[in-house]
Amino acid sequence: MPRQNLNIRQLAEKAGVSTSTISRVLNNSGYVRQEVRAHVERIIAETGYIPSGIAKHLKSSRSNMVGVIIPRINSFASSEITAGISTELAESDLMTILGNSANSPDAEMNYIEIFKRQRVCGVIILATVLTERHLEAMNDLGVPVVVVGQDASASGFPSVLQDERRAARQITDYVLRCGHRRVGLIGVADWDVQVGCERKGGWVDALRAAGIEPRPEDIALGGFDLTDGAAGIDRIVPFVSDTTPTAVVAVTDRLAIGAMSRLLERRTRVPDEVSIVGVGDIDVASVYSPKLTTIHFDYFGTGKAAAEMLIATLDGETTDLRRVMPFDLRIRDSVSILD
Amino acid sequence: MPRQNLNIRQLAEKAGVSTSTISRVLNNSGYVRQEVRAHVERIIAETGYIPSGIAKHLKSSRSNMVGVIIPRINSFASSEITAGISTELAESDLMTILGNSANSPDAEMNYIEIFKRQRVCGVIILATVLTERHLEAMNDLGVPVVVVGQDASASGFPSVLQDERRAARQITDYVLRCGHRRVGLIGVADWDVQVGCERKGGWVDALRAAGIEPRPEDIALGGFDLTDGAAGIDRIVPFVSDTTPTAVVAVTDRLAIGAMSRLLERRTRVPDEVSIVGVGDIDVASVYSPKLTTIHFDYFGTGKAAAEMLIATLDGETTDLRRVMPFDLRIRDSVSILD
DNA sequence: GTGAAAGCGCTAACAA
DNA sequence: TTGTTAGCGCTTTCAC
Repeated sequence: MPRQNLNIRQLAEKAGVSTSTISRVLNNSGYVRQEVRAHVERIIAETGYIPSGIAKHLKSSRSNMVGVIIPRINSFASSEITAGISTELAESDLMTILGNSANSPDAEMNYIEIFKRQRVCGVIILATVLTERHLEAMNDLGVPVVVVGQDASASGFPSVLQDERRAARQITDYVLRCGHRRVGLIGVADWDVQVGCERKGGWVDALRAAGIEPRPEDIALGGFDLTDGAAGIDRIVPFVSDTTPTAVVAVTDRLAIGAMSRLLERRTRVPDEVSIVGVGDIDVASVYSPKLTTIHFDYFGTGKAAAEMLIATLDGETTDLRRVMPFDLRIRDSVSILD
Repeated sequence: MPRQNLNIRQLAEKAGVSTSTISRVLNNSGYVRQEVRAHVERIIAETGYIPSGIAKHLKSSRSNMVGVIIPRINSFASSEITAGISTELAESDLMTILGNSANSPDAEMNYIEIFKRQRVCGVIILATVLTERHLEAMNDLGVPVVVVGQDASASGFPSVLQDERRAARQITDYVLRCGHRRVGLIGVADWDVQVGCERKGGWVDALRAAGIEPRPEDIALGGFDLTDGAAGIDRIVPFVSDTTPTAVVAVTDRLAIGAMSRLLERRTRVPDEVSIVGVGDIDVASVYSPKLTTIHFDYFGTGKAAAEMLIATLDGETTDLRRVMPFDLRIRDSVSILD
C-alpha cells in the first residue's frame, strides 16, 4: 500500500514520544531506554517511515552527495571509472550524482555550479583539460575535489593518474625489443595533456633511448575515433615498403583497432607486414583478430582510488596529493618478431 | 577567492531588502520593481551567492533529483542508455543520481529505499528482472517510476522496450533468406525475460515460419561473457560437417564475438564455414573481422525516451505506458550466401 | 511591490 | 533518559 510518507512529528505522536527521541533512535545517538527504542523501531517498521535525508542534511549542512563530472560516460574507460567511483562511494553511503559534460568545458563549469547549489559534500572530476577557470571554480566550490586523469596536485587537488608516459615508453620499448627500428605513432592533439602529450612523450623517450631520432613523417595526429586510426595508418604507412615503418604505436586501443581494420581492408597483414600496438586494453582488444598487444590500465581501480581519496579527505584524514596507478604490458599477437 | 557561501538572509541584508524579495528575484516569481531586481541581481553577482537547492526542495517538497538504477554501468548498452537518460534529464534541470546495482536484486531494493530517503522526484530503473518485491517497492515509492528493458506496463509502470522478439526474428529471417536451413542459437538463461526468452522466441518464430522445427541440440544457453560465446559455439558446432548448423544466431554481439574469436582459434573460417550473427550492434561489431551482421538498437535514444516519459509524467502530462523502440538490421560480412 | 512571519522535516543544545 | 526549543536556508501566504 502506497502510504503517505509521514514526518518525524507525526511519527513521534504515533509512538507517544518526542521527535528528539525518534531522531536519537534513527541515528543511534544519545541515550534511549531499550524498551523505548524497541517500541519506536516497531512503529517505524509498521508505518514504513523513511526519514527525509534532505531535511537532515539541511540541518547538518553536510550532505552525502558526491558530484561526478564525466566527459563521456559512454566510453569504455569512463564507464569503468564511473563504476569504480560509485561502487566505492556506495560503501560509505555516499550518493553519486552524475554530470555528463560531453567534453564541453562550459558544461563542466555548469556542473560545478549545479553541484555547489546541491551542496554536494565533494566532487570528482574526470577532465581531459583543466583550465585556469576550472581550477578557480573548483577552489570556489568550498568542498574537496579529486581530479582523475590530469595532474592537478600542483594546484592542491588530489589527483589520480595513469602513468601515461612510462606506459607508452614501455610498449614502445617492447616493439623495439622485437626488432623494429622504424616505429610510427598515431596520436591525438596536444591539448590533451595525458593522451596527447604524455603518451607521445613516452614513444619519443623509447626511440631516443634506442638511439633513434623520431621522424615527423612517422607521426599522425587526430581525434579519438576508429576513423582517425584508419586515417592515421593511411598517412604513416600508405603502402608497405622499405621506407615505411614496420610497426606503429597507437596511443589508444580504439585508434589501434581503427588502424588494423583499415589495414585489413587494404589486405595488409597484421602483424606480418605491419605491427600495431595500442594503449588501454579495452575489452575487445583481447578478442580482436589479431589479438592486440597493449598496455592494461585498471580503470575500475582508478575510479575506486579517486573515491577513496575523496572519502579520506572528507573524513579529515590526509591523503597523497598524487596517486599514480600501475599498469602492465599485455603481450598478444599484433607484433611480429623481426630478429 | 573561496568566499564563505552566504545565505539568503545575509544577502537580503547586504541588498537592503527582505528575503522574500530575494526569493522572488531568484525564481522570477511575483512582482519586483525593475530597479530593485537589477540591484539584487548585482549584489548576487558580486557576492557569488548560490542558493541552496536542498533548502529550496525541503520547502517545496519536490526535488529535482532522479534516481537511476543500473545493473552494470560498465557495459556498452547500459552506459549508452545512462548517457541518454542523463542528457535528457539535464535539459530539464534534473539531476541524475546513479545507483549501481551490480545485478543484485537486493542492491536494487536498497537503492529504491535510498532514493526514497533522498526524496527524488522520480526513478528510472533498468532491470533484467522485476520481481513482485520490486514492483511493490516501486509502488511504495510514491513518485513516478519508468522501467527500461522490461515490460512493466501491466503493473502500471511506463516502460520503454526494445522489440526483442521481432528483432531476433528479423535477423534469423535474414539468415534463412541467405539459404541456411540449419541455424543454431547461442542464448542466455530464461530468467532474463528480454534477452533470454524474447530473443530466443524470435529465433524459434523465424524457424517455424520457414517450416523448420528448432532442435534442442542446436541450442546453447549460458551467461553473457565472451567465454560463454566460445563455449556455446564449441557445443553447437564442435566441428564443421553436414550434420552441424551452417549458421548460428547469438543473442548478443558479445556472445557472437566470443564465438567468432573461438572459431578463429579453431581455424574455422567465418562466414565461409560457419556464419554468425549477433544482436545489439555494440561499437566493435562494425570493426571486427569479419564485420558482424547484427541488429542495431538505439540505446542512447532508449535512455532519452525513458527520461522523456518520466519528465512528461512529472509535468502531469500523460504518456504511453509502453514505448517500443525501433531497430534495424545491419547487414555486414559474417553471413555467407548459400544459394 | 514589498516585508513579516510561519513553516518544510529534521538535529542538537539545553533543561528537566 | 527524555522533552522543549531554536534553528538549518528557503518559499509563500497574507498584510501593508
